[in-house]
Amino acid sequence: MKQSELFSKTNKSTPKDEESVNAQLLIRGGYIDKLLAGIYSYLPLGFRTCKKIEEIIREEINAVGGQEIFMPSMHPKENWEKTDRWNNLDVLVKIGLGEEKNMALAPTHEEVVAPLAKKIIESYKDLPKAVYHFQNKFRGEKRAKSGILRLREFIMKDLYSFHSSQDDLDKYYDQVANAYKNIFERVGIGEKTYFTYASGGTFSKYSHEFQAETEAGEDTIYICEKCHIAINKEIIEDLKYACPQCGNVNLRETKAVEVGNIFKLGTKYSAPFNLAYKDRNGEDRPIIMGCYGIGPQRLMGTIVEIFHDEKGIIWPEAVAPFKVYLIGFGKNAIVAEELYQKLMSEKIEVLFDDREVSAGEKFADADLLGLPYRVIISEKSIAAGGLELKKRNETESRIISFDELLGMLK
RNA sequence: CGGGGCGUUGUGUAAUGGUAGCGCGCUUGGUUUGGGACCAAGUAGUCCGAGUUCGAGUCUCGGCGCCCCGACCA
Repeated sequence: MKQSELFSKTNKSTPKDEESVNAQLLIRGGYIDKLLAGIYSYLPLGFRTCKKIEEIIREEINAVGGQEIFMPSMHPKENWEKTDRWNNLDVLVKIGLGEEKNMALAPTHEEVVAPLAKKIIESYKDLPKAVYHFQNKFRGEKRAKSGILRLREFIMKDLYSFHSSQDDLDKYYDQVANAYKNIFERVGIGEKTYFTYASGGTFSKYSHEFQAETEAGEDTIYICEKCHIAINKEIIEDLKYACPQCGNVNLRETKAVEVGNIFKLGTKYSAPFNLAYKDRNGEDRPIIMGCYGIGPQRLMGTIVEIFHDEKGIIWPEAVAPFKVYLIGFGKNAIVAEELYQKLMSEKIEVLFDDREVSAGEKFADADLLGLPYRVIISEKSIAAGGLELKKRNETESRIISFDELLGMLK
């Protein structure tokens, strides 16, 4: 992609109506654009990063047997009345085709997936099953905040699993927890992300969430460094002040963002929809459910919060919108163009800064956008025998050949 | 939903109640090209609606929107 053709522009000044680092850098870099509080457009750079994150999630969920589907965002009122959430979920956004508000914009999808499963799952032979989708979720948050960390409209990957027994759910739950660990590892925040004990279990005592440590987080957690797990402050009274796994009382308090949650729903949503299966004796038994969510956009914002410096974003390679930021200096416009074409033909994701702007501006934007590899071709680099390479997370540059570069990127 | 701050070209800002100005961006021409370079000429704005006033960006009332703190957060 050529910078001059990108559907976005960088901005030198910080937007006055954003205080959070993720929003400031993502907006300045042209990754996102704010429409309303908590509602953003994703421009090519931001969209590509989201897609990278989604693909990693997709691979890991597929690996634990999740089947991808797609469910609607406009839901009938009746379904939400059945679960008693039409009047009790204050973030529910109600709409209607006419005067009457007889539909909901989905904040989550239990009310659709449960009746859907009822049409498909009839026998113990049909179990277990797990389906997931990526879909826009709408929540009328009273206070959207922290850039893209707390949104009103956002994409969520929601996985729903269906089981014949609590034991089967427990096993699958652990598998998904492991898949989540892989996901956070792969997007680059594994070290900073803690499996966390939290409140809200309807079937079990606790639910679990994955919390990524950053000052920008709105949750307070207590970390056990030995076990690399944490306890959410909200349940510290129940668990006392100790690691539930090793009993360690030497915990570290910190701020964190909830980047994922896994939840044993039990029969909370199968019951209102009479979601049941026939066991071997032909008797009806309730289906046991689990649900598991990750918001790719919140994850993207969290990554920016964790990986940035005063000049801009520092993307982990796996989620960067492009791998290489290519700059040509001096009278090397044609040579740079050739290099760009060569990299493209090698299927390297490269953003070529072909704009007729000063060197300083190109450097500043390279730092702001935060692509992992900055490659410069210039008289200086050619005289030194090749290309100048600087990684975004390093301070020193070095001269390498085209083949060496290719070796690093492939 | 309570409290606080705020709303001026695309963006960042300035303007005792008295001609809305500046930087960046953008357009045109020219000079430049290793850390946001320079010259010249252009471009575009007071959130919406009432009111006070000879006169409102500025004062009053109402609405809408944004940020922050708190409450809330399946």
